[in-house]
Amino acid sequence: MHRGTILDLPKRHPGEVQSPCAACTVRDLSICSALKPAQLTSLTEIVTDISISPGQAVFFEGDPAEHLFVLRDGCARVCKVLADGRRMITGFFFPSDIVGLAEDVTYAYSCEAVTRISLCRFPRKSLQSLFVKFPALEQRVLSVATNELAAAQDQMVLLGRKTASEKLASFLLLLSSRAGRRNARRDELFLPMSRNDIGDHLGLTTESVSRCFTRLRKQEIIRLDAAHTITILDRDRLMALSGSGDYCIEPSAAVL
Amino acid sequence: MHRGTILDLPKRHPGEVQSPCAACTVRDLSICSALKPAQLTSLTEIVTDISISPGQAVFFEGDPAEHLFVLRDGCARVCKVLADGRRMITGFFFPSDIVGLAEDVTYAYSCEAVTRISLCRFPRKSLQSLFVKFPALEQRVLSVATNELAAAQDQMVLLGRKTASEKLASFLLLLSSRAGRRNARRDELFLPMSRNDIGDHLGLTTESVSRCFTRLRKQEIIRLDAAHTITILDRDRLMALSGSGDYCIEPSAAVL
DNA sequence: CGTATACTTGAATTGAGTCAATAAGTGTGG
DNA sequence: CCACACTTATTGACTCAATTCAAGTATACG
Repeated sequence: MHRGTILDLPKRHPGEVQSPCAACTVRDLSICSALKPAQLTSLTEIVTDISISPGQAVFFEGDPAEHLFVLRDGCARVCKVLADGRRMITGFFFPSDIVGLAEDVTYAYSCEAVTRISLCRFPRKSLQSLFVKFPALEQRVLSVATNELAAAQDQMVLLGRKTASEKLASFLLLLSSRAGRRNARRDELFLPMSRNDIGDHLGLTTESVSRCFTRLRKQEIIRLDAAHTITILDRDRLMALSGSGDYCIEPSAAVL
Repeated sequence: MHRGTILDLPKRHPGEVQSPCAACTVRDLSICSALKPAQLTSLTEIVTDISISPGQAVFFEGDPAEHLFVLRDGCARVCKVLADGRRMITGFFFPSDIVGLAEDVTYAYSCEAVTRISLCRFPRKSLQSLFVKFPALEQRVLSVATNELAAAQDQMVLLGRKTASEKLASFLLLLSSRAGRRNARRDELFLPMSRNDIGDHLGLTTESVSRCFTRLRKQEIIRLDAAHTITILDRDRLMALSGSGDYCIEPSAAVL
């Protein structure tokens, strides 16, 4: 696996008044939304455009954690690997997601492109300076971190307490909801990652993932249009299968 | 399970110049460390002392998320429960740890006392105001959130890719390191939580946890002094068993 | 000091993993 | 455009680690 190359893709025009961020497709969804249009130039000054092809790494576990990234296009995976090669994908990232949050001096995980991706790269030090100028920006980052934490806890429930079928059902529903939040098509899902990736994310083997897909297909809950495109035919039954109602009203809570 | 009662334990002396926080045992470890001694009164003004007895809840999943807590003494667990009762403990908390980070209007998990605990309760809104006055405080909270995120990712690796024995070994080592960071005794560990709690944290059953303890004991890697007190006899072998070296240097990374 | 709870241990079961073979894509170059 | 090689996905047969079920034992507590 090779490190991705840096391309200064959309050339900036020095005299330009409007920041290119103003036209960004994820402008309203990511941390950038914390800044007013007039303030965006502060971001433009410290950003570098990056483009990385499928399979290549944005950074490796152990690399100095010097940057924060905003994914603009494509899909990325974040992985941790044990000494003997067992791999865990702690999350998939889609446009507007932030990658690289770390308190340590090094990244505790690697980040790799699933599809071709383009990202905005911000030096952490420069961002830190902007936090002083624009407290709203830091608040936004804190909010993102907190949301990630909540998602991580859901994933722990999934990994520790759900069956293989429930895991896959939950995963599909999560992707569907995330797709809906971005743009469209909650029911026709594009799954850019391999079965192996899905397995490494759900704590399963490739074979188990495949078998669960087949089971869902035979139950006519989903349709496999292609290996990487599925249609959710019966969302209600998929939700019932997901073991969720993740948060449930505890009976004892109602008594009080 | 009942909600804990609020006790105004260590009575404040109104005329007192020094904040009681100055004498706090976790003063240097928690978010409070972001403030200078002279600034501590700002915290004192918004804090409430809480004490909760074993088994009682600090708050429930679904409760309005109005407070942030700093655990001063004892041990607490954070749980999520599925509709059919399956439970996952996403984390155990010890003195100086922060509980209640949430972006949502409600808590996404409940928090319960394992032992008798005492905590500082801060209204989130009031804290938010302090963030404006003391940016270092917000930075500290962001730093805590980021650390929690890293810990959550480690836990995902554990849940998704480690065997029962590796899970228990990792858990014991983590507790040991956390105990060391606080005060003392890295090798004589006090485990306040039940085997069932440990199981619900590691994605195992009570029986499996018990069997793994027995196995470690028979291998003379640990000694079971009492059900809740163990001694680590051979840290090296415990580490080898933990499957860790959690981050490993990827061979491919070295090539570059 | 007795009773409820928590912990340990053993035997039987099973859900997911492993191993192995086939099928379906994907891409490359002739 | 097709043939070949290669990767990825599916399916089946078998295995095994962890669960479930079932005692039994220790521990804590009123």
